[in-house]
Amino acid sequence: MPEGPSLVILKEELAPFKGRRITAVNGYAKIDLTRLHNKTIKDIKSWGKHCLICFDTFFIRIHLLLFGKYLINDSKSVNPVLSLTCGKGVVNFYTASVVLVEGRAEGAYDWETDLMSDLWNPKKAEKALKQLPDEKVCDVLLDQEVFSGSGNIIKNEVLFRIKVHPETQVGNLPLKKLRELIKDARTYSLLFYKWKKANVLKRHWQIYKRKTCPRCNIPAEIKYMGKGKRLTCFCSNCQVKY
DNA sequence: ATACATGTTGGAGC
DNA sequence: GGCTCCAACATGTA
Repeated sequence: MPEGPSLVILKEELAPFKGRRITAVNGYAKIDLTRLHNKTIKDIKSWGKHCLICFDTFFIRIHLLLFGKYLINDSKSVNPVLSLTCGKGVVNFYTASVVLVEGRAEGAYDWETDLMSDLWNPKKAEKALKQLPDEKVCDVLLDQEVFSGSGNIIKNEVLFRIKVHPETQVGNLPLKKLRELIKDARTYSLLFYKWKKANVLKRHWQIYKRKTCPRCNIPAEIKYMGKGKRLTCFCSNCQVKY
């Protein structure tokens, strides 16, 4: 569910709530729910993996974490962390992180680092990565300050697509390859969005959770790598360690 | 059916 | 202070 492209889809699905007044608020979120009552939703935004429900003087930041879910005009038996009703419409969030942030979302985020934003700035990513020569590529592809919205699927697929071993240090990548990494993080995020929307994302996974490398036909490697020891799927034959 | 998963945070311990 | 490790969050899936 929760990588950047999925958040853009969520934002689009919530667009009908823009301009509508909240008539009921529920949920176990540890925020002052009374702040939301009778307020008009001014905008729905996304940044990286954050969903932002914007009001005049504050916004609600929803992060779906590892297994967050949401239902629009539908519900299930477990308690929602946050439920917003606008007349006939309702959105229910389950097992998500919900934070109320004072101020406006525009000033709170840098959309140039958001892989899914029209403002995505690859030069900024290149500059940032040049400051991180000792980091592994499998870590920087999860760094939300560099590639906001990139997650474990995007990480694994991009490294496979550009044939780079996940434990390669950023500083060892030739400039051409570094730029290819940045370029493909964007390209694959847009493909992820398109495929997710068409419900065909999984069938396009080439290495993530695959048993064999589709290029070499040898068994794919599965290891827990990087700072967060996250699941890393790769081909030891065609992904080069620089 | 026990463990793991598209993720992040905060605290303990060193 | 900084780094690393770990638990917690709460649920669906294999």
